[in-house]
Amino acid sequence: MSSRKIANPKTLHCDEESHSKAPGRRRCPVAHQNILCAARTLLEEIGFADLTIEGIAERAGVGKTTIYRRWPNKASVVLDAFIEAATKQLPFPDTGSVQEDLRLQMRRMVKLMNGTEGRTIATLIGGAQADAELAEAFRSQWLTARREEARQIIKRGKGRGEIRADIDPEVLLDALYGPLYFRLLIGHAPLTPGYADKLVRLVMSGLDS
Amino acid sequence: MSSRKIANPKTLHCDEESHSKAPGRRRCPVAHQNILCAARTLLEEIGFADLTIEGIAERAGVGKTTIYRRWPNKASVVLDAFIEAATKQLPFPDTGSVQEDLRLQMRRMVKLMNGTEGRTIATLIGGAQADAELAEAFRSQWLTARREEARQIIKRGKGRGEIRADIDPEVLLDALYGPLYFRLLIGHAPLTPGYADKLVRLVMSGLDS
DNA sequence: ACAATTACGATACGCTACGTTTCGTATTGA
DNA sequence: TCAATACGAAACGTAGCGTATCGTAATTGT
Repeated sequence: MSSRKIANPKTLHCDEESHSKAPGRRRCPVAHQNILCAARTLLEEIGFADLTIEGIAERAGVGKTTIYRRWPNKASVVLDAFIEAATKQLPFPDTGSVQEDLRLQMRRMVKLMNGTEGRTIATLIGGAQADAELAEAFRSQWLTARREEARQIIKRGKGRGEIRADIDPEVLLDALYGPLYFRLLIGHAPLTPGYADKLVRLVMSGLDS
Repeated sequence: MSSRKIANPKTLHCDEESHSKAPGRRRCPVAHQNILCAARTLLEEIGFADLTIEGIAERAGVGKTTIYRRWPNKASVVLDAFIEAATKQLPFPDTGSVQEDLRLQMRRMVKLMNGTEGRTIATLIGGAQADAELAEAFRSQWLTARREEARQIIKRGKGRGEIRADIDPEVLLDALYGPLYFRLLIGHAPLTPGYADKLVRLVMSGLDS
């Protein structure tokens, strides 16, 4: 019975049950990487919708049983592949100005969203609308980490008096990043660096004093 | 050959090819309503993910061929059902204050999003990530109409000097409504009326003078 | 060395829903 | 009356899902 429990903080969705003391053949780490790599490649080539477990297995040169042994479904594989690739691309700056810190970080986010990762983010959020487990995994692995860093920026700004102390950081973060995800998901208008700039200026224009 | 052209402004996705001069049996309008009604009901009961065309057909008491004759896919049926049900629920107020107008309208949107329509909106946007045609239909039928009204509110506010003339209305609308969709789709925090209030206050606190 | 245990790839399986096609029947305009 | 069109019912081929089985390979403990 392969429990689908969410326990391991490293890869929440990948069943990682290799206790080193147990006998028997170990899971092949090369296969692991091949699967994630194949998932990333296929994601760029054909998109999430047309992506199949069987396709990933073929590209990775493994049996699809091997994939099902480790991940419960397609979305979890893709999420693992995405997290591994994208997490490092968003370092948080510390220029001494909240507005500048946020502006720079949002520009990086815009750039990420306009790349291949953008479509992946969008399809993951899309898939999460029909998969509560994926939604939770996306939040805990992608969103909250990012938000925690941004919260620090805001805290620094409050310490410097750049932001009034009574501003709710959660609402502020939503006002800043929500519109980015909004355009990414709806596509009613382009996601440009200038958009990020305007957004920061607009939202933060009345938060001091 | 049943063309999937998007032409009719009333129901973009429903093939409406009954020319009154043509001979032959006409499409049954009762079936049309039954299908949309069944889609709405099932959507509330089991959600978009588990919704099937066959299920809608059974509930509506029609053959599934009848549905395929009129709509190209599941998402289009659901979109039609949703638009018909939700459009009337969002009248725009005119209190004489931009901020108050927007606050009231956003509260209505929050209420809508917290109801069954909220899950429908979310799943439609989710489905749109894998279906460009649905995305375009959602934008043109749902979003742009709503935004056009909101644009009028902002325009009135500018005329009264409540909002600086150089504010980009598109960015402002994104900053206000983007966060609502953000929480709806990600679910990282609750969508409350108070959230709408805070959002309006935060975003609009520096837009006058 | 050897047994027990586990992962591997390959293959076959049952299942579900898709979207299409066919068919006999009902309705409509000319 | 006749041609054209929509109807519900049924059957179809396709695709991918997730599972199970099988013989083989790797690993640990004895």
